[in-house]
Amino acid sequence: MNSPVYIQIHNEIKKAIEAGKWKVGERIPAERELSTQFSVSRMTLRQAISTLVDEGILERKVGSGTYVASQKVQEKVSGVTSFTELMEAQGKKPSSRTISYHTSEPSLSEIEKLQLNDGDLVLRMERIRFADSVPICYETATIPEKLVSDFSKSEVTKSLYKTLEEKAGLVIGRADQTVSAMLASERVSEYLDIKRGDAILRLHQLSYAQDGTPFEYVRTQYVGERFEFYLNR
Amino acid sequence: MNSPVYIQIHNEIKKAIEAGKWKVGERIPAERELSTQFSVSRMTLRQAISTLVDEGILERKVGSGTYVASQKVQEKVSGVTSFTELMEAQGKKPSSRTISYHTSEPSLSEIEKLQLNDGDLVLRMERIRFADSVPICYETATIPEKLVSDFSKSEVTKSLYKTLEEKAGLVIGRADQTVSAMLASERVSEYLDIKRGDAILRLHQLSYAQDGTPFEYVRTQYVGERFEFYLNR
DNA sequence: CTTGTTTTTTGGTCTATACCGATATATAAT
DNA sequence: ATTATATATCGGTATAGACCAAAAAACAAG
Repeated sequence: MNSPVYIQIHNEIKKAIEAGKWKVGERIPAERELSTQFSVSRMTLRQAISTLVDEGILERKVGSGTYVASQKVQEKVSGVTSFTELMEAQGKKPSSRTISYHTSEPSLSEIEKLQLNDGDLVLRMERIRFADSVPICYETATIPEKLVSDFSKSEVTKSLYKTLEEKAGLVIGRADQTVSAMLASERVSEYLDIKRGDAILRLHQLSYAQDGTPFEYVRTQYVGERFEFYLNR
Repeated sequence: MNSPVYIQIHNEIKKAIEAGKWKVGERIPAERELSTQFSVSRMTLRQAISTLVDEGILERKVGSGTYVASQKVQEKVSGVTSFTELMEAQGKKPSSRTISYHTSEPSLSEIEKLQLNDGDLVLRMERIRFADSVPICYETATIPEKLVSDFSKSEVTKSLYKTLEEKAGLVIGRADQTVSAMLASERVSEYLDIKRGDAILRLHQLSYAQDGTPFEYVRTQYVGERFEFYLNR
């Protein structure tokens, strides 16, 4: 039960937000102020904030402050591996919670996979998908920013594929997928309500447009106990 | 080039790995050592390592060190490929060790999957498959006994598909596959030279003949660290 | 009031140090 | 030789300070 301090602070701040201490879009106290309130160093406080930012509960703005992120609910229908279809086939109600949604610089692997040029930015989204309110997977999706710069957030989170097709004329082609097994990390295990070291089924998916341009890179971690892939060939 | 230092170090380490400075599975120098080599604090060095871990290029093990993540053997599921062909395509030497091979009464799930009649017997085989002498998976295959009663043991174990096609005129049709993640049991972990509780990628495959008759039920447990599926859609 | 400049606040990065628990290795005991 | 124990190594967490650049706020000039 001896969670690290930054996890404890993470939980306290999260509860405070859920209790309405700060409303959506509102600024929370500065890191230096919170660190004295919680009697920890700023770096430790930052670690707590970072996890909340990763979860999409908070958003940072340099020089301005840290804000309570706007809430979101969406369902993505991926024509390639449709979580929704899989869940409905089993009589489950699919839902999801977006944890983070922000533009940032791509990592090297993202540059490589998405064939980005120097200076290109990406939109990175993290979310948790549920079946009947039970967490099934933790998913990180990366899209080149230039592709979605004209779209609203809900257009991206709720039906990216439809939006891309209708507004950008992008026709979805093939997808490369790799499936592997791993053990749950501390962070992901808390998202998915499992134990650290539990079995995780990992899916990496790189989707291409019909012209061969990669446009979406998704990394998903499924709870081994709660999910299986069904493949036909 | 005004990138933060930890990004620069990230790039240097990544290039060094790609250049072969450390091989796959090898331990890279400790954080404290690298931090002095790069003349930065350990925290900064940790930030660089963290990004590489996030990208799946490195793996951390507390008390042990940081390792170059193993590049995994990939299976292409786009066609019905045998393990042998698969390994050869990747320049690995495939081999296998049969653990058991005998006829017996089917289990309930085997009766169901293979649509067996009362009194039907099955041939059950257990084996370990290797790539370059490294154990990759533990596999249990079940085949209706009547299908293979005319074949020799080597005909079944070495190239079942080929034998079935040539000698029984059975044309292979589709296959249903279920992929999931689990943890290694004590018994399987010894076969595969891993630890109990390590990640296992489990594949259940039910193969059908072109006329729709199921003829093979295979349950495979792949070592998560050494194997991944590659799906092309 | 509007516009341009300076100051302050804020998150982002970085240092140097410290202690903990998990792991590996060397050592001692049997 | 085998087994138990101590020691060293390693990543994980935490502290207290520091400087930077972006943004906001305060201020000055028109």
